[in-house]
Amino acid sequence: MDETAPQKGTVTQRAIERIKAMIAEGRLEPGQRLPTERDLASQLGISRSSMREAIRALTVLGVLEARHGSGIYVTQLEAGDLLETFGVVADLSRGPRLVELLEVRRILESTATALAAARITPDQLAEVEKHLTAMNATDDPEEILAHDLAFHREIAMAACNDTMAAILEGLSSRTFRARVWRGYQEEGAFARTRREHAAIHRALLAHDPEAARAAAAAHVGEVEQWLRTQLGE
Amino acid sequence: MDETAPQKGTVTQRAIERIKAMIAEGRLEPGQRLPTERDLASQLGISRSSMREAIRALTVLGVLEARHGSGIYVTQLEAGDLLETFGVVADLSRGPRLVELLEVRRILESTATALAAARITPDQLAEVEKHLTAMNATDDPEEILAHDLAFHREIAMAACNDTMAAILEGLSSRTFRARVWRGYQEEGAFARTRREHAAIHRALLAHDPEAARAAAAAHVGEVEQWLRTQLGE
DNA sequence: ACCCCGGGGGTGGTCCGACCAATACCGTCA
DNA sequence: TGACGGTATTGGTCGGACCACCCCCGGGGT
Repeated sequence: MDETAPQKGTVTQRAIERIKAMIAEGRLEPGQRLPTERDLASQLGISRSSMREAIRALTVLGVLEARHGSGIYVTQLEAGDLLETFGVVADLSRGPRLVELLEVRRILESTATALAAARITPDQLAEVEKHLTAMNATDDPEEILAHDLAFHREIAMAACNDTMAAILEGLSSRTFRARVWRGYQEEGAFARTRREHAAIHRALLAHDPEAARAAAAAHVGEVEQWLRTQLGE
Repeated sequence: MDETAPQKGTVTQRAIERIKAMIAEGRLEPGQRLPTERDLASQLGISRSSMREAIRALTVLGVLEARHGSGIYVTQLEAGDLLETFGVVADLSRGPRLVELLEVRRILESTATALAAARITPDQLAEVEKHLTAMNATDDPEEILAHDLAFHREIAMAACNDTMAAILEGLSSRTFRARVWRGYQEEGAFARTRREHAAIHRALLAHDPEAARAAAAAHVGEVEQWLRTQLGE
């Protein structure tokens, strides 16, 4: 018979691959609107239900975006869109994997901070300082955490590598930090954290990449070591 | 009325969050079987169609695994499962983002190779050598690529950080390497690649982390620089 | 007593058709 | 000309039906 249907895996899986291929080949550009669910389904010869599952899958991956009443669009395919799912890893990891994640973060964060020291602009530096002072001016753990996240986010952005910044964002996802930070800060690590943040800021101000790298690595490494001992018990 | 339904976003999105939360809270363990689609749907008060979309989404994220005729199971939630989607980023990226990805890979790969130099066992070293010699013994680009991937994969595994290895795996996804490598190797870079691989191997053999770091960074950096100039034109 | 195998119930995979809700478009009217 | 409103379009949800596949259990043979 005709061999038009390779029949590998589920029809939904095939639809996902087809759409992904269309984007990879450039037949679908970022921001472009796709045909309607009904049209897409008939084009690929599958039911609307299966097509919807494929679209939903690509939506959670940050590849597509569905607007109710309007249509389905390809996202801008920027690092932030595609790496949003990275946070899921951090949220669902526990035990030894948390240490591994912190190890990855230490490696990337230290390099990003070093790059930032060389590249950061006065405006960006001012933004970093804003969060630094705000972080030291309050006792509310929630607020401290928020400014802590923003502090590192600004630095990552100053490194001029959106992909790295997006990965670091995922590695610092709110639930992840909240889970690890809670225990860490309960042991009176506030003072140490402030000192480490000050060291990072000093290195940025001096545009000293090596000092920045060391300060950032030590900062993340402290948490990493604390977590290691926690898991050892 | 009763406020049991926050009504934020689509019902499918809510179902995804519910299941994710169940896993994060430990109410669902890795490997455990979930209720049937029909039961889950009725438990959350939604239709089976919507529940299926939620399950499909979590399946592509590597969180759940559906076995036809058997049931739905939580994966082992290992780094490899959850970071499989990382390959999508590499597959759909182009232009400047490819350089960013290579930059991230250079940072992680150099550190992983350094760690491997300190930790690699004789057995693992033998495996690395196997792919090194196989890579130099053939002229088939496909085979070279396969052994090249395996060469770096073995090294990443020797670094004893599954998370880092999984990320590097995604950054070296077959389609990504095929796209970049093709042009790179067409310019007669085989000899240079062989020399660089030999340098990495020497450093591993000598258990010299700093030499390994430098060799790996240079290896990836070469491709990175080549790609930079390509994009500059 | 043990093994093989065949059938039936349960489960995911696919499809269909209907209706709801948000949006976009366009013609009408002031 | 511009604001308004209605209508067609489109994604979101639902319910049911049927198929394909897997697992388990029980019967029959050795």
